[in-house]
Amino acid sequence: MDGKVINLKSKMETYKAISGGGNIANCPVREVIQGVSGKWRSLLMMALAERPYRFGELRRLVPDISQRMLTQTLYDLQRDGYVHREVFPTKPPSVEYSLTDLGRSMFGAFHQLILWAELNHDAVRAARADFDAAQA
Amino acid sequence: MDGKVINLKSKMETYKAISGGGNIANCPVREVIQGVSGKWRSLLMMALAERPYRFGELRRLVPDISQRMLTQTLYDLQRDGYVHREVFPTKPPSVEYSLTDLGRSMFGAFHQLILWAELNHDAVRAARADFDAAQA
DNA sequence: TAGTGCTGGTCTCTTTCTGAGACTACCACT
DNA sequence: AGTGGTAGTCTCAGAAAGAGACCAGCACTA
Repeated sequence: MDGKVINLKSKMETYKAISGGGNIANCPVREVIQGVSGKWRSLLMMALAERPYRFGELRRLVPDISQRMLTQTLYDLQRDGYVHREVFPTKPPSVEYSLTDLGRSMFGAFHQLILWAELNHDAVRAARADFDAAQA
Repeated sequence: MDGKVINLKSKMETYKAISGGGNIANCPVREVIQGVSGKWRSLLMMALAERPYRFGELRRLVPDISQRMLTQTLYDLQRDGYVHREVFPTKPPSVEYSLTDLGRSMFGAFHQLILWAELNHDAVRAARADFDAAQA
């Protein structure tokens, strides 16, 4: 067999396979997944899943986020309906961010990934170390 | 009560709460999550979960990825141990990418999020539309 | 009464990352 | 001899992210 060369014919087949199973290039799923995929979005979701936080609290909690990114990421999360923003007219007006029902729902699914990461992060690190060693 | 002002004292408390429940600023979990979080990484994982693919197939399957990003993302996934790269010494050497056991394991957890996205993408889109309308 | 610090931001500048497209080198088929 | 398919690499422009200054208002303190 030199049947290793699978050209042309498989184009539509593979596309269909993906479309049926996981939805790839066109689809809303991709949009949602990428909406969760930001560097800070998952982190803030994790924080807010714990309890509501105020802006400054979040800034201290995630020390290496810039104010600019915190503002923007919270705005994006709010826009996507994951986070609720409430302004309290206290002396210096304070702003509290909390998860919406949609946010909690999404976090439920996301949580699986967090659990996996907790169990397997050393495997990933090991793989990375091996790979880097092999390259050197 | 003007007990809305929670300063200083709560710093360590919040940090501990997060550390216990979800691990935030320091931790390996964050590293792993962000490793999955790239724009293309999840997409390629979805593709490869279906079956192994060759470079050109992936390029056609995900039409809006550039070759540069495809090369690099596959390299990163390989480095993290999610993807196996095998070169076949055919006439023009072809390269096949497939999920490793670690990759399949991770994808199992990630799949939850995909399912959620399939069910709820319209809710997200609705939230976004509402929000944009309210801003205007 | 002026100084300091807290509130939640915005604005600008720099660096880093991403994306598009040209280019390589080899081989098969026409 | 030319065309197209293999898997990439290289370069350059544009977009995104990060660092840090700045703002306005109020409370507490010296």
